Amino acid sequence: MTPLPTLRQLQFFIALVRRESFSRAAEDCLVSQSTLSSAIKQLEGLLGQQLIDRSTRSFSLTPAGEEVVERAEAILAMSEDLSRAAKGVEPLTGAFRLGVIPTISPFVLPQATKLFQETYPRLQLYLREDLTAALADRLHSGLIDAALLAFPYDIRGIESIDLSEDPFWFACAPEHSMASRKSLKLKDLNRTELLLLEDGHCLREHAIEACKLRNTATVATFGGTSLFTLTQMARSGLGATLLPELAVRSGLAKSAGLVTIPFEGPVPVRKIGIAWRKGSGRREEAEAVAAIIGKVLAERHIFAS
Amino acid sequence: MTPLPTLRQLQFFIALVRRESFSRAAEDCLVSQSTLSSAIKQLEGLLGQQLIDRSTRSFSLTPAGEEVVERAEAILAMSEDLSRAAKGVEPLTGAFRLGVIPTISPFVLPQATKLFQETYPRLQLYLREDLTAALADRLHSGLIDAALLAFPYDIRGIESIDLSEDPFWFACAPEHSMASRKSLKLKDLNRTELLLLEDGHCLREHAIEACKLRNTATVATFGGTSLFTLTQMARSGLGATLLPELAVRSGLAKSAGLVTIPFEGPVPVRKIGIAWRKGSGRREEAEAVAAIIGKVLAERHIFAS
DNA sequence: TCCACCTTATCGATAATATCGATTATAATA
DNA sequence: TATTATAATCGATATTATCGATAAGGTGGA
Repeated sequence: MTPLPTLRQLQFFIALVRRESFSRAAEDCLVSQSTLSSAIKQLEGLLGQQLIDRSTRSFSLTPAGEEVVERAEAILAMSEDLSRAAKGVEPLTGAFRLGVIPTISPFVLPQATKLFQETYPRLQLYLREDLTAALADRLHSGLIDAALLAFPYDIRGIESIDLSEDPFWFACAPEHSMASRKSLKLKDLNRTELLLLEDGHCLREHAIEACKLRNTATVATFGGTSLFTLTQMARSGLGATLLPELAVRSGLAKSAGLVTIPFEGPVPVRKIGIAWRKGSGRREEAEAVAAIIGKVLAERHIFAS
Repeated sequence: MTPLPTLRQLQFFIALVRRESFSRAAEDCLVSQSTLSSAIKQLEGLLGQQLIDRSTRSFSLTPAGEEVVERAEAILAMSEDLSRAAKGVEPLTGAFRLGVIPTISPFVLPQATKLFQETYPRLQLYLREDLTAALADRLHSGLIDAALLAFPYDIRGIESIDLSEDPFWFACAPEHSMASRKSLKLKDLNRTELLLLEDGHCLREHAIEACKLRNTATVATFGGTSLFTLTQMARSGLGATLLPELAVRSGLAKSAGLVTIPFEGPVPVRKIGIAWRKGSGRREEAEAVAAIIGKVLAERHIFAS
C-alpha cells in the first residue's frame, strides 16, 4: 500500500495555506520555521508533486496544491470528529446486556428498569435471569456485559464492586415452634429443619456458609426452585427457611403468610454487587449500573408494606 | 487543538479489526506484534477510550471501538484518495482492485482480463467476486477501487456510469410447455413457475422488478446459488428461469440444454455499469475500465457458438 | 487439576525521525 | 550594491517508533 501523508504534515500544510507564510504558519503550529519547512518538503516528496509555487513572491498554490487543500481539510475535520466521537461515547447509551440472578431479580428489577429509563433514556437494557454459574459463562463469552450477583463468589477473570450487604432473615409459618421469637442467634438454627433453594442457587451456598450450617442434616434435601415456591413450602409447614432481607423487604414473606425473625449477634449476610469481565472496558458502565441498582437497594421499603 | 491520532495508528486499528488478531494484523502492516500492540494502546490512550475488548478469546469491539472503525476507514480512504489525486498518476498503472458480481463475472472476465493485459501492461488487476451489497461496503471502505455491477442499485456515496443494457431471456427445458414459443410477453410469465437465484443476488431483484413478477407465487422459494446451478435445476424440470442475455450469449443455456426465448413488446432489462467511490479520484480509471468492459460486452458472441 | 500452547503485554536496546537553533541562500527593494 | 524578508539547509539533540525477547494471561486438552 502506498505510504500515506501524516496528519501532522497536513496540518502544517493547511496552516501554511491559511497564513500564506512558512514562518507565520510555524508559529501557529508551535514549531520552528525549519521544522515546518522541512515537513512541507517531505509532504511534497511523498506526493511526488510540488504543492506551493515558490517561483513567485506572492503565495500561491500549484494545481496539485489546490487539489490537496480541500481534501486535507476534510481529512483533518474527520479526524477531529473521530477524536471527539470516541471520547464522547458516554456510558449506557445503546445496548447493554445485564444478567441478574433469580434471588435478586424480582426484588430489584421492577424499580431499577424504571430508573434506568429515566436516567439513561438512550439505553436499551437487555436483561437475562440465570444462575450465577451460567451468568459467569456468559460474562466470559461476552454474551452479557455485566451481571448483578451475590457474593462471595469466586469467578476468575471478572472484576466487581460491592453494592450492599443483604442480611438473612429467619422465616417460618406462624405455627412454627420458633415463630414467637423476637430474634435468633445462629446456633438456634441447629435444632431446626431448614428449607433452602435447590443446588445451583448461590443463595443456598451463601445461607449455608453465612449461617454456618455445618450440620447438613438440618437442611432439607428437597430444594425449592424459587423463593416464591420456597415460601409456599414453608407456609405449608414443611419447615422454616432463610430469606434475604431484600426479599423480606419486598413483602415476600408477608404475602406468603410467614413470620420473619431477624438475627442478632453475628448477623449472616450475603453481599450484592456488580460484576463485569476484566478488561472489557465496561467498568464505567458497570459503575453507572451500580449507581442505579444502589439507589434501588437503598430504598428501605421496596414495596410499600 | 486536541492531539489527533496518527493515520498509522488508524491503519493499525483497521487492520486489527479486519484480522481480529494483533499478531495477524501486525503481519499485514509489516510491523512486529509488539509495535502494533503498543500503537493500539497508544491510540486508546489518546482517545481516552478502550477500543477493543481484550477479555474474551473472541474478538470484539467496545462501543467506542465501533464508533471509531467506520470513521477511521473513511479517513484512511480519503487519505489514499488525496495521495492519488495529488500524484496525478496516469490511469490504470499499478494496482487496481475491481469487484464484480457473480452474475456478470464469469461471462465478462475471461475476455476482459486478456484485454486489460494488452491495453494496460503495467496494470496489476486484483479481482473480487461478491454480491452487490458486499462490494458496496468494500467500495466505501476503500478495499476495492471500482465495481462492475448491475443497476438499478441505490448506493449512496458512489458514482457510476452505465455500460450497456442486458435484456432478460426466458429459459426452460425442451420439455417445458412453453419451449416451442418463438417469443414471450411479460404477462406470459404469470402462468409459469420461475426459478431465481437466492436472496442477495441483485439479478433476482432485477428480474422480479423488470418482469413485474408481482405474483410472488410464481417464484420458487428455493433459490439457486449460481446461474450454473440454476440452469441445471431448470434442465431437470424444476421450472423455467430468466437469464440475462450476457449469460445466454456466453452459451450458458445452450450448454445446459435449455431452450431460450426472447421477450417482445417491453423487453425486461438490467443495466450493467461501473461504480466507484465519489471523490476517490478514480473516475478516469473507472472510465478506462468501462471502455475495456464495454468492448467485451459489444462482442455479439462472447463464445464462438 | 495440571500442563502445553497460543495470544497479547511488557521491557530494554536500538534505529529512525522530528525538531531545534544557527546559518546560508534567494529574491525583491531601497 | 546593501538591506530586508523569507525560506532552505545543516548539525546536534531529543523524541519516538520499532524490534526481539520475555512475561503474563487465558484456553483447551490430557
